[in-house]
Amino acid sequence: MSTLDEVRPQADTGSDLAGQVRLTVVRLYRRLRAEHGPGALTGVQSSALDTLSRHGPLTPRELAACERIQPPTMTRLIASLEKAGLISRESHPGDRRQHLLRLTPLGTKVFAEAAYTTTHWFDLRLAELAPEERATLAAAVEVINKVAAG
Amino acid sequence: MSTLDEVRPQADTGSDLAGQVRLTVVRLYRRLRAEHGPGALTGVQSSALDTLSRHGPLTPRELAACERIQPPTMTRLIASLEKAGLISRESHPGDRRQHLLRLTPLGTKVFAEAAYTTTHWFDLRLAELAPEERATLAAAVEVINKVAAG
DNA sequence: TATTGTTATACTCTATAACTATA
DNA sequence: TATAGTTATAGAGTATAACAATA
Repeated sequence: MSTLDEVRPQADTGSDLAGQVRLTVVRLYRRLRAEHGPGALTGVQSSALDTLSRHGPLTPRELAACERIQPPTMTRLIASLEKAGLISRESHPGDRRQHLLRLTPLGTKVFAEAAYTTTHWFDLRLAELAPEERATLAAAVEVINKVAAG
Repeated sequence: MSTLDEVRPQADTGSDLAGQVRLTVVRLYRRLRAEHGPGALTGVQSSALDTLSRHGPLTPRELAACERIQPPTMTRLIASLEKAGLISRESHPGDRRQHLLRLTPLGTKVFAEAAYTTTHWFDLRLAELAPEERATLAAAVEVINKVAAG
């Protein structure tokens, strides 16, 4: 193809792999967004519900820290989830500045239904893969989660 | 073919895997954006340059189709790359409505430099991984690219 | 009339800075 | 003062609809 041979010296440090993974993530993210059905949870909403589901009730600031977004961004995300009836706010015992966010029964139910937390197109595609390919993806998810946790 | 046996039983329904992959992609995308250094190419810009690099000169419409974005979105992306001097437009032979987009020498050079096409944080993290873990990511990239091509 | 590319407009997700209520 | 959360504002990145130039 082109003059990419010049980059080779750094290939074994992970540079080339990092670029490839980034391209793949950018493109898949775009695709998942485009294929996102009306009424389904967005990826960002699913992520917040997943975190609440794993950690139990959190304050907005704690949830923002878990999700690695800033408090003002969390304010808006909370508003969308609250409006949809998926989470509720309780007053914080002992500090009236804070709230506790909690999944509602509806939020728990919706979150548990794959149709709302995945994208139909993607689900179908993954179902067509060979078992070894799905295992590769499952293993990669663990590796990336480890990387992103640091 | 790495570490298949380490994968825990429940990667097998497909639905759950799709949800897990989506969460991972959403979170990593967000992180890559947040860690994106000033002066570096954004993921979206890198993706367009990568496609031009692989396919050679394309019209805006063709590039938009490759990138799976709409023409108006491509117009804006082209403007940013042209302003940065990374691509140029030529008149299309035989159809004055169209243009041909091509990497400039600067675009080729910048694109080939890992510092501009990856994110330092991510590059460092991947370099810390075990070789088998990097192999898992490389294999997953291929699987996802196959999925996204369909 | 059909197609290419652009402009106008709007929505989502993100950020920083400034404000408010409470501690 | 200091902290939790919100509001104001802005900037990517995306879309659809309507337009101008060309075929």
